[in-house]
Amino acid sequence: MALTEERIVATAHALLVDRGLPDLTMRRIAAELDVRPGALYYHVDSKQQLLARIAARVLRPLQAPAPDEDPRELMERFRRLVLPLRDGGDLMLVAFGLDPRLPPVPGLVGQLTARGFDEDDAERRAAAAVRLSLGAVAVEQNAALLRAADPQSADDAAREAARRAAEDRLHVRGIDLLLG
Amino acid sequence: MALTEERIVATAHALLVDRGLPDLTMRRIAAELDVRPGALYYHVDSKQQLLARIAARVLRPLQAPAPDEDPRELMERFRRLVLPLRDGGDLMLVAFGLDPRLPPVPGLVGQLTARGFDEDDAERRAAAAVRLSLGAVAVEQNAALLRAADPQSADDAAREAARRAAEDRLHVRGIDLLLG
DNA sequence: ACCTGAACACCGTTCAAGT
DNA sequence: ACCTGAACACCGTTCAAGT
Repeated sequence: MALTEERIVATAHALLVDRGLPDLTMRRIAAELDVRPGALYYHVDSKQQLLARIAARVLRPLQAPAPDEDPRELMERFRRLVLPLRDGGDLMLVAFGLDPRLPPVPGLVGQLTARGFDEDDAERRAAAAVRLSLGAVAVEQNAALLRAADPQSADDAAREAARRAAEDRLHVRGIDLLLG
Repeated sequence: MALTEERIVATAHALLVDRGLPDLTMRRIAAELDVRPGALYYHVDSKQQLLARIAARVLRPLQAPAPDEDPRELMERFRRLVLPLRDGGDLMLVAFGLDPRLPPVPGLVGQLTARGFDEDDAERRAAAAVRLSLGAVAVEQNAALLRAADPQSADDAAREAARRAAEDRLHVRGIDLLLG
């Protein structure tokens, strides 16, 4: 099968989902596609650009939000989309650095102005909400990765569940204050 | 001079300040200290651990906040401490993953309970505020790095200043909603 | 105790040469 | 036009051997 940018992005996305960002190397992606590493550079400019493409792919489900969806639920969906990607937070930080108006930002601003916030404040609140979610996800994922690397953290399921629940409440509360 | 952990951390910190995180390699740190790379591992366990030590060092000025300082000003100081370190946001995300009660969190919770928030809410607001600042700084820094790498971004100082000002307002507004 | 020398198992990226 | 082969200039980490 011919190599295309679409195939490269799809393969990289799959690799991210089940191996994580540290294992997402150009060489590994090439191996998965049965080509030599150099071949990738005929279709993508750089690894950075490839990461941005993957991020956009991850956020595709948020591109057309239900027009009457509560903004707070939209942010929760955003968080739940990124959280399972072991290092999705870091990936999204790169992506939002490249393009600050990725989903769910435009939809969010629309919802907030519809709810009576003036344009400037709606944009600031939306941007702050996305940054809170990104920060929260990145902290949570980094903590999880470090615990996974550390042997003495016995897989204490109860402690783990409590931590996750605390992180949930913190996010809900923060989003509530920003968008409520 | 004998190699010590303190000397390694100080040298790495200086290197971070004027070369940035991508250039902060164990080999470069070793070269700066005139030793072979392997020597570092006699004093530090891993690069991860070294990064955490540097983060703690960066946040030292926030360890004992003025007891009557406005929490919003404390967060602004936090942001201004991390922002000039080209990739300080990424570094802090790692550090807070390791230890969620790094400064300014404990001071912040104290200020908020003193202002009448109940303990649980104060903790959630403080954690959310730190995550917002971390997310905001990381997005801003990633954007700056990508513009620096990209040639066609002429050094348009006016545009740059406007972006920075917008990022400032967004942060102030978000922190105000979370801690106000 | 502290460090060197040297290796192991990797990276992203480039580019002449092949088809 | 598209890909290979091979290199360039790097990484973090380990560990026997030296002092």
